[in-house]
Amino acid sequence: MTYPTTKKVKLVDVANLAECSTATVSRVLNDNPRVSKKGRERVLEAAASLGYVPNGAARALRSANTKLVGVIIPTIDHAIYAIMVAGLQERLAKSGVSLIINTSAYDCELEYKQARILVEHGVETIVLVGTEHHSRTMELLKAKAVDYVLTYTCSTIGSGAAIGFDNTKAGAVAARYLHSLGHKRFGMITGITNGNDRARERRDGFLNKLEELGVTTNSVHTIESPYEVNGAIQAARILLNSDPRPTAIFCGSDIIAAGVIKFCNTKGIQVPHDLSVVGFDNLEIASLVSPQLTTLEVPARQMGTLAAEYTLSDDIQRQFLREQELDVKLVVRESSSTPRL
Amino acid sequence: MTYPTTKKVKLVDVANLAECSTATVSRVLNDNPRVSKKGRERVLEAAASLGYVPNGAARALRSANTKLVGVIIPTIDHAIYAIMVAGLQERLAKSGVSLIINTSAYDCELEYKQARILVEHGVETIVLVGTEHHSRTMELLKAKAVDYVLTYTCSTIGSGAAIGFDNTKAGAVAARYLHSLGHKRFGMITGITNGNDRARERRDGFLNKLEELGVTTNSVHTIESPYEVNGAIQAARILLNSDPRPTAIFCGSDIIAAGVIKFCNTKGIQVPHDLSVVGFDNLEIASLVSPQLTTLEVPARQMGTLAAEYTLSDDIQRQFLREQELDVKLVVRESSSTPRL
DNA sequence: CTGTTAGCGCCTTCAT
DNA sequence: ATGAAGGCGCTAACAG
Repeated sequence: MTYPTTKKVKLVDVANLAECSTATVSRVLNDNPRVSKKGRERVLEAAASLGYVPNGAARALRSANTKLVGVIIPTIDHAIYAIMVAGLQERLAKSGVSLIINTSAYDCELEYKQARILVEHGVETIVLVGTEHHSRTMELLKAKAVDYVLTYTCSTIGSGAAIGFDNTKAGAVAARYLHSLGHKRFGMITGITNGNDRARERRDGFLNKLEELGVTTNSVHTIESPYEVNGAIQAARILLNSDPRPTAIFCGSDIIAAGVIKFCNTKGIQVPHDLSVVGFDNLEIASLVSPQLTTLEVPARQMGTLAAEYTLSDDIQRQFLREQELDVKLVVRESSSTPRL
Repeated sequence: MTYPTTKKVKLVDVANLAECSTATVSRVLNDNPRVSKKGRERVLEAAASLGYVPNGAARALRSANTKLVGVIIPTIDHAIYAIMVAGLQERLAKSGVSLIINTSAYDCELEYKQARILVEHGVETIVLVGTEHHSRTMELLKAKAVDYVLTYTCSTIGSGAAIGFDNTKAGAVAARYLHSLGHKRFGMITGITNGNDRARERRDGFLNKLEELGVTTNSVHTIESPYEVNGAIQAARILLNSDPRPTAIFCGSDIIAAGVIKFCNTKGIQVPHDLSVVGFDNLEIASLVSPQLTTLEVPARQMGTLAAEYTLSDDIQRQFLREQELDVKLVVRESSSTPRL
């Protein structure tokens, strides 16, 4: 196969070379079975010899089959989202569907703009993170009849799909675990909860479960920090200088937990002897820091894969894939233990 | 602004409501200045009240202005690529351009297929990683007149742009540094070099510089490992069981270096006292592991941003942006020192 | 400054 | 199993 220097090769050129109509070429290229074997071969050969590449815009304009899916995540920089996108992209690519990726920086307003752009490009489905979105975003998707999938959450909002896990339950798991270890004084460093339903739910799940277990939660020092190490270190400093000092800290992300560990290491605070630390996500760093992090494993890649499968399926199948609650597993490593007496 | 339940709003609907022609609407929406202020306002108002969203496919078909850029990276899972993509995407989004992301899994054949798909979607430019690509990929881009940018490298191949750094030089920097510390016995764990020119150049730059400094490089034990912790741990085991054992190891990535550190920590090998370790990339983990990693900082985000600016610029500007060699900086932390006597 | 009009390349009925 | 032909929604000449 060689590419001719002639500027543009189009369907009709292939048809001419294969001595058939454009309709036949189109059928062959779209795997329509109503074409004779010989015709099919001639078309394929002609297309290859001309180096024909279909024009996606023309197809999209004509048939609403854009082979395009969109995703909007808060940021690509955070591995937890990158991994989901990786799962999504890989599964989609296997079926010849491409992924347009946009970021919202945790800003609902910006998310709306990105959603609009995705709609402009004619994406067939949009993958979103979390349950909370601008009402305009939802109205837009409804008006333009673009289906969507919510990830990292399992609560749907009427239409659309939700493929993820229960953040509230996950927070409760952390609470139950640390309480069962015998801790009495707890602290928590959440992500920024403004506009982030997942962070809020993790916190509330943690606090409510503690309450249920008999802990007075207004004594539980809770601090917000962006998902980055330096912020976490500052939060750790505040938390560990408070009196009485907590013996266990639950972090809304492994990044934050890694920051806490780093702070403790520099200050000579022994983890887990002096302080138990539980993270969230089970990122690669969880087993790279010392001591290794006890954390809650989020099925990030799986959410991406399943979201892809949802977008790939037809309307009937979608009914059965609309709500999928995945497990969040507690992974116990070295950063947690019974409290020092 | 409310979205009507009527199925599809198009340009002509906006024109009707604004009582003008479709041409005027098109001009307003494309910021063509040859429209009266009053007309512009009426159009904008009409568009908003109808909840009009342009059809990208139609525009693309008609004008070759697709507002789409494509990127093909080996994998999204590796932070070094995720960060570049983040820089690329963020800069592009500011100019209303969307990004289609595809992965090649370090496979040139797959990369070609992904490139074809990007061309189908009508991307204006393609961002690639490294210098080495399948000849078919390059022919395709040439035949379809799609410009491209090579990243993580600064050697162009005739046409296209190259925005990155010199991997050979970077390898040499590591060699010079470790040699200057007084090390005599070196080891290296590279990434998989097959189909990865960057990994190869780093290795060759390291070895050649050592040779230049008087080290017999066939005594330098070199092992390949995928960019993941477990592979690195195995490689570390082999390297550190060899006799004579190296006193310094240069790793092709921080992920690998982190694996080496982890192995040493479990085996009681003191870093840097017993072994100096130098990484590559300066990822977040570099300062999270203990001891913190000495490493070479790769300008990943900057490459993304600059690649975006290249794709955003016109043909004339592009001439000046075609070749940009960025600096790779040695970041000395705790994992390297003079060898034990 | 504004309107009219001719396609962009393809898919998809509708015939045959 | 195949062909003919209309038109998807928009933009860029061109004309006024």
